[in-house]
Amino acid sequence: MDRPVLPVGEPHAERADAVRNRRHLLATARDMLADEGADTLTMDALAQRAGLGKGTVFRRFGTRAGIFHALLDDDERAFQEQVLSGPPPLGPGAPPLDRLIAYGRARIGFLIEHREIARAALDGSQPIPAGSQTPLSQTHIRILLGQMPLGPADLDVLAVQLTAALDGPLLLYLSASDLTGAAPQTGARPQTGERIARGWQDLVQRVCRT
Amino acid sequence: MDRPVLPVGEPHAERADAVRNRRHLLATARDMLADEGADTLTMDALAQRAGLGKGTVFRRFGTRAGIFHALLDDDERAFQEQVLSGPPPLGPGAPPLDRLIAYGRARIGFLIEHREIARAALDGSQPIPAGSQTPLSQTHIRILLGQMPLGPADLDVLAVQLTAALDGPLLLYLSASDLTGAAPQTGARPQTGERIARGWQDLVQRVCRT
DNA sequence: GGTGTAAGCGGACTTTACCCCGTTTAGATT
DNA sequence: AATCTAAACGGGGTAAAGTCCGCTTACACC
Repeated sequence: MDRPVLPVGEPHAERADAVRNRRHLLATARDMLADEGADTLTMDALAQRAGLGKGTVFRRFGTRAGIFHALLDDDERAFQEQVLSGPPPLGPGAPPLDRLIAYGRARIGFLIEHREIARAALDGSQPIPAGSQTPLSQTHIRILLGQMPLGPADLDVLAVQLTAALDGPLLLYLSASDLTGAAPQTGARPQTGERIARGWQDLVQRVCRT
Repeated sequence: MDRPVLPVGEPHAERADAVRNRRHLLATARDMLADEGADTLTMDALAQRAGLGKGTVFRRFGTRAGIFHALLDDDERAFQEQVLSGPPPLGPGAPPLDRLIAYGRARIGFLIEHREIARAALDGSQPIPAGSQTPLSQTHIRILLGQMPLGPADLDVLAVQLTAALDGPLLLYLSASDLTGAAPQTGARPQTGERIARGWQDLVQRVCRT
Protein backbone atom coordinates (compact mmCIF):
# COMPACT_ATOMS: atom_id res chain seq x y z
CA MET A 1 0.00 0.00 0.00
CA ASP A 2 1.12 3.52 -0.72
CA ARG A 3 1.41 6.30 1.67
CA PRO A 4 -2.01 7.61 2.71
CA VAL A 5 -3.91 9.37 -0.01
CA LEU A 6 -4.79 12.94 -0.65
CA PRO A 7 -4.14 16.16 1.06
CA VAL A 8 -1.08 16.37 3.17
CA GLY A 9 1.97 18.01 1.70
CA GLU A 10 3.41 18.23 5.13
CA PRO A 11 2.16 15.85 7.80
CA HIS A 12 0.42 18.65 9.67
CA ALA A 13 2.26 21.76 10.49
CA GLU A 14 0.16 22.82 13.44
CA ARG A 15 -2.83 21.47 15.23
CA ALA A 16 -6.08 23.36 15.10
CA ASP A 17 -6.19 24.12 18.80
CA ALA A 18 -2.66 25.40 18.61
CA VAL A 19 -3.61 27.83 15.88
CA ARG A 20 -6.63 28.95 17.83
CA ASN A 21 -4.61 29.54 20.94
CA ARG A 22 -1.92 31.44 19.08
CA ARG A 23 -4.48 33.78 17.63
CA HIS A 24 -6.22 34.18 20.91
CA LEU A 25 -2.98 34.99 22.68
CA LEU A 26 -2.01 37.52 20.06
CA ALA A 27 -5.36 39.22 20.33
CA THR A 28 -5.18 39.24 24.11
CA ALA A 29 -1.69 40.68 23.92
CA ARG A 30 -2.96 43.52 21.76
CA ASP A 31 -5.71 44.23 24.25
CA MET A 32 -3.28 44.36 27.13
CA LEU A 33 -0.96 46.56 25.14
CA ALA A 34 -3.78 49.00 24.49
CA ASP A 35 -4.93 48.89 28.09
CA GLU A 36 -1.72 49.14 29.97
CA GLY A 37 1.33 49.36 27.77
CA ALA A 38 4.16 46.96 27.22
CA ASP A 39 5.71 46.93 30.67
CA THR A 40 2.90 45.20 32.49
CA LEU A 41 2.58 42.60 29.80
CA THR A 42 4.18 39.72 31.64
CA MET A 43 3.98 36.12 30.55
CA ASP A 44 1.95 35.19 33.60
CA ALA A 45 -0.46 38.03 33.14
CA LEU A 46 -0.97 37.23 29.49
CA ALA A 47 -1.59 33.56 30.22
CA GLN A 48 -4.05 34.38 32.93
CA ARG A 49 -5.96 36.97 30.94
CA ALA A 50 -6.15 34.58 28.03
CA GLY A 51 -7.31 31.82 30.31
CA LEU A 52 -4.45 29.55 29.33
CA GLY A 53 -1.47 28.03 31.03
CA LYS A 54 1.86 29.75 31.19
CA GLY A 55 3.47 26.79 29.50
CA THR A 56 1.29 27.33 26.48
CA VAL A 57 2.41 30.89 26.10
CA PHE A 58 6.02 29.84 26.08
CA ARG A 59 5.37 26.98 23.75
CA ARG A 60 3.81 29.36 21.24
CA PHE A 61 6.27 32.20 21.40
CA GLY A 62 9.36 30.87 23.02
CA THR A 63 10.23 34.08 24.72
CA ARG A 64 8.74 37.33 25.82
CA ALA A 65 10.28 39.19 22.95
CA GLY A 66 8.82 36.53 20.69
CA ILE A 67 5.36 37.80 21.40
CA PHE A 68 6.16 41.28 20.27
CA HIS A 69 8.03 39.92 17.34
CA ALA A 70 4.95 37.96 16.33
CA LEU A 71 2.78 41.04 16.68
CA LEU A 72 5.15 43.03 14.54
CA ASP A 73 5.32 40.32 11.91
CA ASP A 74 1.59 40.36 11.79
CA ASP A 75 1.46 44.09 11.16
CA GLU A 76 4.33 43.85 8.75
CA ARG A 77 2.60 41.53 6.35
CA ALA A 78 0.74 44.33 4.59
CA PHE A 79 3.91 46.35 4.39
CA GLN A 80 5.80 43.47 2.83
CA GLU A 81 3.16 43.04 0.22
CA GLN A 82 3.51 46.65 -0.82
CA VAL A 83 7.21 46.12 -1.24
CA LEU A 84 6.93 42.88 -3.13
CA SER A 85 4.06 43.66 -5.43
CA GLY A 86 2.68 47.12 -4.74
CA PRO A 87 2.93 50.13 -7.01
CA PRO A 88 6.29 51.79 -7.71
CA PRO A 89 8.48 53.27 -6.51
CA LEU A 90 8.09 51.08 -3.43
CA GLY A 91 7.03 48.06 -5.42
CA PRO A 92 8.69 46.71 -8.55
CA GLY A 93 8.85 48.80 -11.68
CA ALA A 94 10.90 51.77 -10.61
CA PRO A 95 14.69 52.10 -10.90
CA PRO A 96 16.47 50.36 -8.03
CA LEU A 97 17.82 53.55 -6.53
CA ASP A 98 14.34 55.01 -6.32
CA ARG A 99 13.07 51.82 -4.79
CA LEU A 100 15.84 51.86 -2.23
CA ILE A 101 14.97 55.38 -1.21
CA ALA A 102 11.30 54.57 -1.09
CA TYR A 103 11.93 51.46 0.93
CA GLY A 104 13.84 53.33 3.59
CA ARG A 105 11.19 55.96 3.83
CA ALA A 106 8.46 53.35 4.13
CA ARG A 107 10.28 51.35 6.74
CA ILE A 108 10.97 54.42 8.81
CA GLY A 109 7.31 55.30 8.71
CA PHE A 110 6.24 51.81 9.57
CA LEU A 111 8.52 51.43 12.54
CA ILE A 112 7.73 54.83 13.95
CA GLU A 113 4.07 54.04 13.71
CA HIS A 114 4.54 50.77 15.53
CA ARG A 115 7.20 52.03 17.80
CA GLU A 116 5.91 50.64 21.05
CA ILE A 117 5.76 47.11 19.74
CA ALA A 118 8.97 47.53 17.82
CA ARG A 119 10.73 48.66 20.90
CA ALA A 120 9.48 45.81 23.01
CA ALA A 121 10.35 43.34 20.29
CA LEU A 122 14.05 44.06 20.48
CA ASP A 123 14.48 43.74 24.20
CA GLY A 124 15.68 40.22 24.83
CA SER A 125 19.00 39.11 26.12
CA GLN A 126 19.77 37.49 22.81
CA PRO A 127 22.22 38.97 20.36
CA ILE A 128 20.64 41.97 18.73
CA PRO A 129 22.35 42.58 15.48
CA ALA A 130 20.70 45.52 13.85
CA GLY A 131 19.03 44.12 10.80
CA SER A 132 18.92 40.49 11.75
CA GLN A 133 15.63 41.23 13.43
CA THR A 134 14.32 41.67 9.92
CA PRO A 135 16.28 39.58 7.50
CA LEU A 136 13.75 40.79 5.01
CA SER A 137 15.08 44.30 5.10
CA GLN A 138 18.57 43.12 4.47
CA THR A 139 17.58 40.76 1.71
CA HIS A 140 15.57 43.36 -0.09
CA ILE A 141 18.36 45.88 0.07
CA ARG A 142 20.79 43.26 -1.11
CA ILE A 143 18.67 42.50 -4.16
CA LEU A 144 18.25 46.12 -5.10
CA LEU A 145 21.98 46.69 -4.79
CA GLY A 146 22.50 43.79 -7.15
CA GLN A 147 20.49 45.58 -9.77
CA MET A 148 22.66 48.66 -9.74
CA PRO A 149 26.00 49.38 -11.36
CA LEU A 150 28.21 49.80 -8.32
CA GLY A 151 31.53 48.71 -9.64
CA PRO A 152 33.53 46.29 -7.55
CA ALA A 153 31.96 46.01 -4.13
CA ASP A 154 31.18 43.41 -1.51
CA LEU A 155 27.43 43.63 -1.89
CA ASP A 156 26.67 41.35 1.02
CA VAL A 157 28.62 43.46 3.43
CA LEU A 158 27.26 46.63 1.90
CA ALA A 159 23.72 45.37 2.41
CA VAL A 160 24.40 44.70 6.06
CA GLN A 161 25.92 48.13 6.42
CA LEU A 162 23.01 49.89 4.82
CA THR A 163 20.49 47.91 6.83
CA ALA A 164 22.29 48.95 9.97
CA ALA A 165 22.52 52.53 8.77
CA LEU A 166 18.79 52.54 8.25
CA ASP A 167 18.00 51.02 11.60
CA GLY A 168 20.56 52.85 13.68
CA PRO A 169 18.95 56.27 13.77
CA LEU A 170 15.58 54.61 14.23
CA LEU A 171 16.70 52.66 17.25
CA LEU A 172 18.15 55.81 18.68
CA TYR A 173 14.88 57.57 18.12
CA LEU A 174 12.78 54.73 19.42
CA SER A 175 14.69 54.47 22.64
CA ALA A 176 15.08 58.15 23.31
CA SER A 177 11.54 58.94 22.37
CA ASP A 178 8.82 59.76 24.82
CA LEU A 179 7.19 56.39 24.99
CA THR A 180 6.64 57.07 28.65
CA GLY A 181 3.82 59.57 28.89
CA ALA A 182 0.74 59.12 26.77
CA ALA A 183 1.67 60.51 23.40
CA PRO A 184 -0.79 63.26 22.55
CA GLN A 185 -1.16 62.25 18.96
CA THR A 186 0.08 59.51 16.74
CA GLY A 187 2.32 61.59 14.54
CA ALA A 188 3.94 63.21 17.50
CA ARG A 189 7.13 64.25 15.78
CA PRO A 190 6.86 64.34 12.09
CA GLN A 191 10.13 66.17 11.89
CA THR A 192 12.31 63.45 13.32
CA GLY A 193 11.01 60.83 10.95
CA GLU A 194 11.41 63.22 8.08
CA ARG A 195 14.92 64.05 9.10
CA ILE A 196 15.89 60.40 9.24
CA ALA A 197 14.25 59.82 5.88
CA ARG A 198 16.21 62.65 4.29
CA GLY A 199 19.37 61.30 5.84
CA TRP A 200 18.66 57.91 4.35
CA GLN A 201 18.07 59.36 0.93
CA ASP A 202 21.27 61.34 1.09
CA LEU A 203 23.30 58.38 2.25
CA VAL A 204 21.99 56.06 -0.40
CA GLN A 205 22.54 58.58 -3.15
CA ARG A 206 26.09 59.12 -2.03
CA VAL A 207 26.80 55.42 -1.91
CA CYS A 208 25.21 54.67 -5.25
CA ARG A 209 26.30 57.51 -7.47
CA THR A 210 28.46 56.30 -10.26
CA MET B 1 41.11 81.26 54.98
CA ASP B 2 40.91 79.61 51.65
CA ARG B 3 39.27 76.39 50.88
CA PRO B 4 41.06 73.47 52.52
CA VAL B 5 44.45 72.93 51.12
CA LEU B 6 45.60 70.57 48.47
CA PRO B 7 43.74 67.83 46.76
CA VAL B 8 40.00 67.99 46.46
CA GLY B 9 38.47 69.42 43.33
CA GLU B 10 35.14 67.84 44.05
CA PRO B 11 34.05 67.22 47.62
CA HIS B 12 34.67 63.50 47.26
CA ALA B 13 33.47 61.67 44.26
CA GLU B 14 33.89 58.23 45.72
CA ARG B 15 34.94 56.80 48.99
CA ALA B 16 38.15 54.84 49.23
CA ASP B 17 36.49 51.56 50.13
CA ALA B 18 34.13 51.99 47.21
CA VAL B 19 37.03 52.36 44.84
CA ARG B 20 38.72 49.35 46.32
CA ASN B 21 35.60 47.27 45.97
CA ARG B 22 35.01 48.33 42.39
CA ARG B 23 38.50 47.32 41.44
CA HIS B 24 38.24 44.08 43.30
CA LEU B 25 34.93 43.25 41.64
CA LEU B 26 36.30 44.03 38.21
CA ALA B 27 39.31 41.84 38.81
CA THR B 28 37.15 39.04 40.13
CA ALA B 29 34.90 39.36 37.11
CA ARG B 30 37.89 38.95 34.81
CA ASP B 31 38.92 35.86 36.68
CA MET B 32 35.50 34.34 36.37
CA LEU B 33 35.38 35.23 32.72
CA ALA B 34 38.65 33.47 32.13
CA ASP B 35 37.61 30.47 34.19
CA GLU B 36 34.12 29.86 33.00
CA GLY B 37 32.95 32.29 30.38
CA ALA B 38 30.33 34.98 30.49
CA ASP B 39 27.25 32.85 30.98
CA THR B 40 27.98 31.65 34.46
CA LEU B 41 28.95 35.11 35.60
CA THR B 42 25.86 35.91 37.65
CA MET B 43 25.54 38.75 40.07
CA ASP B 44 25.22 36.37 42.99
CA ALA B 45 28.20 34.34 41.95
CA LEU B 46 30.32 37.42 41.45
CA ALA B 47 29.37 38.81 44.83
CA GLN B 48 30.08 35.54 46.54
CA ARG B 49 33.42 34.96 44.83
CA ALA B 50 34.46 38.50 45.63
CA GLY B 51 33.36 38.04 49.22
CA LEU B 52 30.97 40.97 49.05
CA GLY B 53 27.24 41.48 49.24
CA LYS B 54 25.04 41.42 46.20
CA GLY B 55 23.80 44.89 47.03
CA THR B 56 27.33 46.17 46.62
CA VAL B 57 27.66 44.70 43.19
CA PHE B 58 24.49 46.40 42.07
CA ARG B 59 25.44 49.64 43.69
CA ARG B 60 28.70 49.66 41.78
CA PHE B 61 27.49 48.60 38.37
CA GLY B 62 23.76 49.04 38.37
CA THR B 63 23.11 46.14 36.10
CA ARG B 64 24.67 42.98 34.83
CA ALA B 65 25.50 44.54 31.51
CA GLY B 66 27.08 47.37 33.46
CA ILE B 67 29.84 45.07 34.61
CA PHE B 68 30.80 44.12 31.11
CA HIS B 69 30.50 47.68 30.04
CA ALA B 70 32.92 48.67 32.77
CA LEU B 71 35.34 45.96 31.73
CA LEU B 72 35.18 47.10 28.16
CA ASP B 73 35.68 50.73 29.09
CA ASP B 74 38.72 49.69 30.99
CA ASP B 75 40.22 47.93 28.00
CA GLU B 76 39.17 50.74 25.74
CA ARG B 77 41.17 53.40 27.46
CA ALA B 78 44.36 52.55 25.64
CA PHE B 79 42.53 52.43 22.36
CA GLN B 80 41.02 55.85 22.94
CA GLU B 81 44.39 57.29 23.63
CA GLN B 82 45.69 56.06 20.32
CA VAL B 83 42.80 57.77 18.60
CA LEU B 84 43.11 61.03 20.45
CA SER B 85 46.83 61.46 20.49
CA GLY B 86 48.55 58.52 18.87
CA PRO B 87 50.41 58.53 15.58
CA PRO B 88 48.55 59.04 12.30
CA PRO B 89 46.60 57.89 10.48
CA LEU B 90 44.65 56.76 13.54
CA GLY B 91 45.72 59.71 15.60
CA PRO B 92 45.65 63.36 14.53
CA GLY B 93 47.77 64.53 11.65
CA ALA B 94 46.41 62.57 8.74
CA PRO B 95 43.63 63.69 6.38
CA PRO B 96 40.19 63.07 7.87
CA LEU B 97 39.22 60.42 5.34
CA ASP B 98 42.31 58.42 6.14
CA ARG B 99 41.62 58.78 9.81
CA LEU B 100 38.06 57.61 9.32
CA ILE B 101 39.22 54.50 7.52
CA ALA B 102 41.88 53.84 10.11
CA TYR B 103 39.40 54.34 12.91
CA GLY B 104 37.02 51.78 11.51
CA ARG B 105 39.76 49.28 11.05
CA ALA B 106 41.03 49.81 14.55
CA ARG B 107 37.62 49.55 16.12
CA ILE B 108 36.86 46.36 14.25
CA GLY B 109 40.09 44.88 15.47
CA PHE B 110 39.48 45.98 19.01
CA LEU B 111 35.98 44.62 19.24
CA ILE B 112 36.84 41.33 17.64
CA GLU B 113 39.66 40.93 20.07
CA HIS B 114 37.36 41.63 22.99
CA ARG B 115 34.39 39.92 21.49
CA GLU B 116 33.29 37.94 24.50
CA ILE B 117 33.09 40.97 26.73
CA ALA B 118 31.67 43.10 23.95
CA ARG B 119 28.94 40.64 23.37
CA ALA B 120 27.99 40.36 26.99
CA ALA B 121 28.04 44.12 27.36
CA LEU B 122 25.21 44.64 24.96
CA ASP B 123 22.79 42.14 26.40
CA GLY B 124 20.48 44.01 28.74
CA SER B 125 16.82 44.64 28.33
CA GLN B 126 17.46 48.32 27.94
CA PRO B 127 17.28 50.04 24.59
CA ILE B 128 20.25 49.01 22.54
CA PRO B 129 20.82 51.64 19.93
CA ALA B 130 23.80 50.62 17.89
CA GLY B 131 26.36 53.25 18.58
CA SER B 132 24.95 54.63 21.76
CA GLN B 133 26.93 51.99 23.57
CA THR B 134 29.93 53.99 22.57
CA PRO B 135 29.05 57.63 22.16
CA LEU B 136 32.74 58.06 21.61
CA SER B 137 32.64 56.31 18.29
CA GLN B 138 29.84 58.48 17.10
CA THR B 139 31.42 61.67 18.33
CA HIS B 140 34.73 60.92 16.74
CA ILE B 141 33.13 60.11 13.42
CA ARG B 142 31.06 63.25 13.64
CA ILE B 143 34.13 65.38 14.17
CA LEU B 144 36.01 63.84 11.28
CA LEU B 145 33.03 64.34 9.01
CA GLY B 146 33.01 67.98 9.99
CA GLN B 147 36.53 68.34 8.69
CA MET B 148 35.64 67.13 5.23
CA PRO B 149 34.06 68.89 2.29
CA LEU B 150 30.80 66.98 2.00
CA GLY B 151 28.51 69.55 0.54
CA PRO B 152 25.13 69.97 2.14
CA ALA B 153 24.50 67.10 4.52
CA ASP B 154 23.00 66.43 7.91
CA LEU B 155 26.25 65.52 9.57
CA ASP B 156 24.68 64.43 12.83
CA VAL B 157 22.45 61.93 11.14
CA LEU B 158 25.25 60.82 8.88
CA ALA B 159 27.46 60.18 11.88
CA VAL B 160 24.79 58.00 13.44
CA GLN B 161 24.37 56.14 10.20
CA LEU B 162 28.05 55.48 9.79
CA THR B 163 28.43 54.41 13.37
CA ALA B 164 25.64 51.94 12.87
CA ALA B 165 27.11 50.80 9.57
CA LEU B 166 30.38 50.14 11.32
CA ASP B 167 28.81 48.28 14.21
CA GLY B 168 26.18 46.36 12.27
CA PRO B 169 28.40 43.81 10.57
CA LEU B 170 30.37 43.47 13.77
CA LEU B 171 27.33 42.67 15.82
CA LEU B 172 26.29 40.15 13.26
CA TYR B 173 29.71 38.60 13.41
CA LEU B 174 29.90 38.68 17.17
CA SER B 175 26.58 36.96 17.61
CA ALA B 176 26.99 34.38 14.89
CA SER B 177 30.54 33.61 15.79
CA ASP B 178 31.65 30.51 17.57
CA LEU B 179 31.83 31.91 21.03
CA THR B 180 30.61 28.59 22.27
CA GLY B 181 33.47 26.16 22.03
CA ALA B 182 36.89 27.20 23.16
CA ALA B 183 38.37 29.16 20.32
CA PRO B 184 41.55 27.45 19.21
CA GLN B 185 43.46 30.65 18.76
CA THR B 186 42.84 34.31 19.28
CA GLY B 187 42.87 35.37 15.68
CA ALA B 188 40.48 32.62 14.72
CA ARG B 189 39.12 34.23 11.57
CA PRO B 190 41.29 36.90 10.19
CA GLN B 191 39.30 36.87 7.00
CA THR B 192 36.02 38.01 8.47
CA GLY B 193 37.55 40.97 10.22
CA GLU B 194 39.43 41.85 7.08
CA ARG B 195 36.31 41.61 5.00
CA ILE B 196 34.41 43.93 7.30
CA ALA B 197 37.33 46.33 7.30
CA ARG B 198 37.42 46.43 3.52
CA GLY B 199 33.69 46.97 3.47
CA TRP B 200 34.08 49.89 5.81
CA GLN B 201 36.77 51.45 3.71
CA ASP B 202 34.70 51.08 0.58
CA LEU B 203 31.60 52.53 2.22
CA VAL B 204 33.38 55.52 3.62
CA GLN B 205 35.13 56.26 0.35
CA ARG B 206 31.84 56.13 -1.48
CA VAL B 207 30.15 58.42 0.98
CA CYS B 208 32.96 60.94 1.08
CA ARG B 209 34.09 61.23 -2.49
CA THR B 210 33.49 64.69 -3.80
C1' DG C 1 41.11 61.75 69.60
C1' DG C 2 36.06 62.50 69.32
C1' DT C 3 31.88 63.16 66.65
C1' DG C 4 28.32 63.66 62.97
C1' DT C 5 26.74 62.24 58.77
C1' DA C 6 26.54 60.96 54.14
C1' DA C 7 28.04 57.13 51.66
C1' DG C 8 28.57 52.46 51.49
C1' DC C 9 27.33 47.70 52.68
C1' DG C 10 24.76 43.24 53.05
C1' DG C 11 21.52 40.01 52.22
C1' DA C 12 16.64 38.89 52.56
C1' DC C 13 12.81 39.75 49.45
C1' DT C 14 10.23 40.30 45.16
C1' DT C 15 9.42 39.69 40.44
C1' DT C 16 9.80 37.44 36.10
C1' DA C 17 11.41 34.83 32.48
C1' DC C 18 11.93 30.34 31.33
C1' DC C 19 12.08 24.89 32.22
C1' DC C 20 10.07 20.33 33.04
C1' DC C 21 7.22 16.68 32.85
C1' DG C 22 2.94 14.30 33.94
C1' DT C 23 -1.65 14.71 31.85
C1' DT C 24 -4.89 15.64 28.12
C1' DT C 25 -6.49 15.75 23.38
C1' DA C 26 -6.73 16.42 18.17
C1' DG C 27 -7.05 13.94 14.50
C1' DA C 28 -5.27 10.18 11.55
C1' DT C 29 -5.98 5.19 10.76
C1' DT C 30 -8.73 0.96 11.15
C1' DA D 1 -16.69 3.93 17.07
C1' DA D 2 -12.34 2.44 18.94
C1' DT D 3 -7.56 3.09 19.12
C1' DC D 4 -3.17 5.09 18.93
C1' DT D 5 0.37 8.64 19.00
C1' DA D 6 2.48 12.85 18.53
C1' DA D 7 1.47 17.29 19.72
C1' DA D 8 -0.33 20.49 22.97
C1' DC D 9 -1.50 21.82 27.61
C1' DG D 10 -0.96 23.26 32.57
C1' DG D 11 1.07 25.07 36.25
C1' DG D 12 4.40 24.26 39.88
C1' DG D 13 9.53 24.79 40.16
C1' DT D 14 14.02 27.19 39.41
C1' DA D 15 17.25 30.77 38.79
C1' DA D 16 18.76 35.13 38.36
C1' DA D 17 18.09 40.27 38.12
C1' DG D 18 17.06 44.02 40.57
C1' DT D 19 14.96 46.45 45.05
C1' DC D 20 14.80 47.80 49.94
C1' DC D 21 16.15 49.23 54.18
C1' DG D 22 18.42 48.83 58.60
C1' DC D 23 23.28 48.54 60.02
C1' DT D 24 28.16 49.96 59.49
C1' DT D 25 31.97 52.88 58.36
C1' DA D 26 35.07 56.35 56.07
C1' DC D 27 36.44 60.70 56.62
C1' DA D 28 35.69 65.86 57.15
C1' DC D 29 35.64 68.84 60.73
C1' DC D 30 36.44 70.19 65.43
